[in-house]
Amino acid sequence: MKKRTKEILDILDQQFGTEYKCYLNYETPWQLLAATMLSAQCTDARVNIVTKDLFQKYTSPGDIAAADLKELEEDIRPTGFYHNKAKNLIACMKDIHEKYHDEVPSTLEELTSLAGVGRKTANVIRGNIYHDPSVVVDTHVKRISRRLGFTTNEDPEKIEQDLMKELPKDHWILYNIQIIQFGRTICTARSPKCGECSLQKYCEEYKIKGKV
DNA sequence: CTCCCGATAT
DNA sequence: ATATCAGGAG
Repeated sequence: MKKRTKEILDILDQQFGTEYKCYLNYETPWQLLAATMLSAQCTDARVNIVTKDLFQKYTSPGDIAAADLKELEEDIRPTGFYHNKAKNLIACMKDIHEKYHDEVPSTLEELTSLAGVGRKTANVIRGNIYHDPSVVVDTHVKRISRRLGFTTNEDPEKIEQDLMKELPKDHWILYNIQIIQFGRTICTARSPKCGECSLQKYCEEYKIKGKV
């Protein structure tokens, strides 16, 4: 690992801690899967509001699989993209229930074969549930990894590979968790708080623009 | 590349 | 008014 990279990771560890704390609320693996599916282009805070009621109403994958489409759409409407998300949730949970007997699969291939589950969601499950080292590239990781100069790519899969080369395996999951927190509070997309940023000297965008 | 889409911050 | 939010599929 480069010295510069270690310095950045040390600062992240110190500022955001080293606890594997997921910011989507869930009790069981299938609930994390559902919550992550709902989190596309939506704040995790809003997902948590929706899932609080959702997981009381539907208490198993089979419950979601058997749900009425229109009713489920209304249940998840505030998260946006609700037609697609409801349809995918039903199809996905039907597979979890019937094909996998209520167990969430653990391989990238099995996970991404589920409706509405792409690479990002699959890696969240692998990392948080099965503790398999995996790099999750979401909107925060993409933006901040580019600002930190860990990648110059736009494509999430290429960014994933760049990060796997850049970061030690035991920090892959932690990096994602820390960057989300960092991205929500300081290194935001629109008007980042560069004045309070502990990583300012490492920021490629700050170097160019003086302020992002 | 385009579409899906409500809620909030700027 | 518009950009953005733990993306994925056709």
